[in-house]
Amino acid sequence: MAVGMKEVAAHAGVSVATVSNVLNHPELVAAGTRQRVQRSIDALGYVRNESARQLRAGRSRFIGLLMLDIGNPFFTDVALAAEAEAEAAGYAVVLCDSRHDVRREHRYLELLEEQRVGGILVSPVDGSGGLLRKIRRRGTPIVLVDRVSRSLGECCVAVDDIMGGDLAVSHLLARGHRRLAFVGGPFETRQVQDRYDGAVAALARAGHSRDSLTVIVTPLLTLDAGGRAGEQIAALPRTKRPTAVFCANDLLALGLLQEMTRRGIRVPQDLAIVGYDDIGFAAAAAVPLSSVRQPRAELGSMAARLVVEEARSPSQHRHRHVVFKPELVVRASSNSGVPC
Amino acid sequence: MAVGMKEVAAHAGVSVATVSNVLNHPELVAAGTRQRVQRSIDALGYVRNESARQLRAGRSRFIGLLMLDIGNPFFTDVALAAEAEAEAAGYAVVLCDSRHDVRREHRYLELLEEQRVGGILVSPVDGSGGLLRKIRRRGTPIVLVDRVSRSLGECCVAVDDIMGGDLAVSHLLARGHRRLAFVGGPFETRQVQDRYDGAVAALARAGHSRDSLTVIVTPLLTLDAGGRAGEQIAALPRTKRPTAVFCANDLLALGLLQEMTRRGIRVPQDLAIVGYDDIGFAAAAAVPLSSVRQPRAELGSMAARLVVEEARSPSQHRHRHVVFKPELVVRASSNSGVPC
DNA sequence: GCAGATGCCTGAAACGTTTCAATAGCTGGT
DNA sequence: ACCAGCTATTGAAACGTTTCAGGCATCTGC
Repeated sequence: MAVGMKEVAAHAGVSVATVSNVLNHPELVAAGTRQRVQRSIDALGYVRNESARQLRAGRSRFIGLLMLDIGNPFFTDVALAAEAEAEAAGYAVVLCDSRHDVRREHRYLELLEEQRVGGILVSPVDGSGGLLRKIRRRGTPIVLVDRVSRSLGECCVAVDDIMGGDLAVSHLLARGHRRLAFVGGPFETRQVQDRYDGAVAALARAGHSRDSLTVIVTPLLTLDAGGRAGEQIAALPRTKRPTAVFCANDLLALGLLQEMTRRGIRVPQDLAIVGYDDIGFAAAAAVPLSSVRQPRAELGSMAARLVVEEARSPSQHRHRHVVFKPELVVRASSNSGVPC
Repeated sequence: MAVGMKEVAAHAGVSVATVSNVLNHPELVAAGTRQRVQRSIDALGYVRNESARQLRAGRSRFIGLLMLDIGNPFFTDVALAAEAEAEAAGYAVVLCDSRHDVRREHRYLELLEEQRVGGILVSPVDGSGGLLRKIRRRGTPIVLVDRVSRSLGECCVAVDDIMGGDLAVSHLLARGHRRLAFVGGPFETRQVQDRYDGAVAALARAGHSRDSLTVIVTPLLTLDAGGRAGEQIAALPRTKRPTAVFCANDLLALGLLQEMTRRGIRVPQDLAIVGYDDIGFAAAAAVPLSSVRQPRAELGSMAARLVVEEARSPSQHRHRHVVFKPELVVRASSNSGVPC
């Protein structure tokens, strides 16, 4: 049933070494022999056994890509860009979804290490440093995605989320808003905390007290959670209600936007909204959503480039910390002044 | 550097066979020995080499999942459900994106076969039957996703898209609409063609001529393409303009919805819209989108279940064709009668 | 005291490659 | 004749597991 090089070699009347050479170093084989072997390969339907190659080589031609939530278009886009970059370098990508769960993350990390992948790109769940360090030390290159590492023990690729939060809130303040809200959570997630910190920094710099920022904590960064946050905001008495909301990501913002529309609260006239990530759906919303754009594609491809570089020449590789700057994209959802 | 079983065995003073048994059949090893070996494993930081295991076993513990477009939430959801199901069966998933490109699809199929994956779940690009059949015959189980196979040579899991198209248009007709449009493309994509056929069938059954359906062909099934289709519709003279549109998927519908909103054409009063897939963003749109729901999660998990079943016992496996029924979800975007 | 059973452990083969040193057959220069 | 330097090919070892047929003690029942 299973045809291996042995069968091909017998069929073509050569040794297995020659078959191997035809596949990997054709220039070493005489043209006639090469053709004969090739014909045997086709005739028998021979397919390489990559497990055996990997065993010999010591490493697989896979890159592990372990993301927090592939359902979120932000991560999907990062993954697609990383995949394109890795493919160009001859690597395939194993895509894993930790779903913000440390246990799932650990299982996948073990799986990837056992597979002897060439490297791992990971947007880590908080507090999973230990295992990552171990894997690193045992020789598998690791690049942190969307998270800066304290030490210089590994590469990381991230976006300055503090700056992003600052941009969003500065914009709202400039538009004259004084009663603001921050919607996001859980705060254990580093991205959420940073975006909040940036918001507070902007407030402080403009000389406003922290009281002017209502914080609405969500359990997740999803459409649903955004809708529920909307209910809370709508429930506030008119005079207490914020005139502008900064959401920790676009899913929240879109959920919030819908809830407001449903209740007849006009965006941006009654409530301005700024999201984060600038996913494709943000621009395509009925009221196009202002958002802090992260360079998703650059994030993914840079991460892949770094891990491939380290996988190829571990010795001469210097770790790098790449931090991209976010960029505010103003659209209709925040493009108005304060309601009278 | 690399610690294998040999090193562990030496360190613990046992044979490699015993180390292997500790890992795979601990009940065969005396408690004392077991602990000693375990300690050596921890001390040396031994990590299994899955390539070697696979070589021995002949198959990997991976399932290949090759989708048309992971950027589309429909496929993301299918993939996530498949992954959950596969994981429960002890398989990990390699996620690949063919991007509707036959060449990419072929490269990935070869890659997966060379890896000796346990099975492949594929939503095929049209006209790629040959390679799939070859792979099947060489012994890798294949399940077609979102596509029915003519023969009974393999399992497939799909949704009745003709019925889906029928549901959508019947609903619009029942609401009194007489000038309809179908937005979608390319028609080479089987899903698009089927949904269109369903639409036409509904029209015919209700005794309306095919002329009452304007067809707007899009190059892709994306948000952008939906927006451009919207421009075309808006450009039609009022008396020719359809009062209701059925889009071949939700991305088109959402793009269209935005373009209409931007132009002040009210949905559903001036134009009713029905999408297809019922992705999460459909319900969360500013005007919640009516849509034909496909059981995405069931699709994914059923596909995974079938492939795992065949991988586990190829001999006693009977191929199955599972076709789910779609379901119309009526929301605000089509919940009104004809404009006067 | 002995046959058989039981429990624990091991040596060696096998999985399908790649690679390296070795070989064999040339050509052409001396 | 012989050597040097090619080109084309090959045998065998190695990669790290799993598995299977024993082997050697120690026990059980007689």
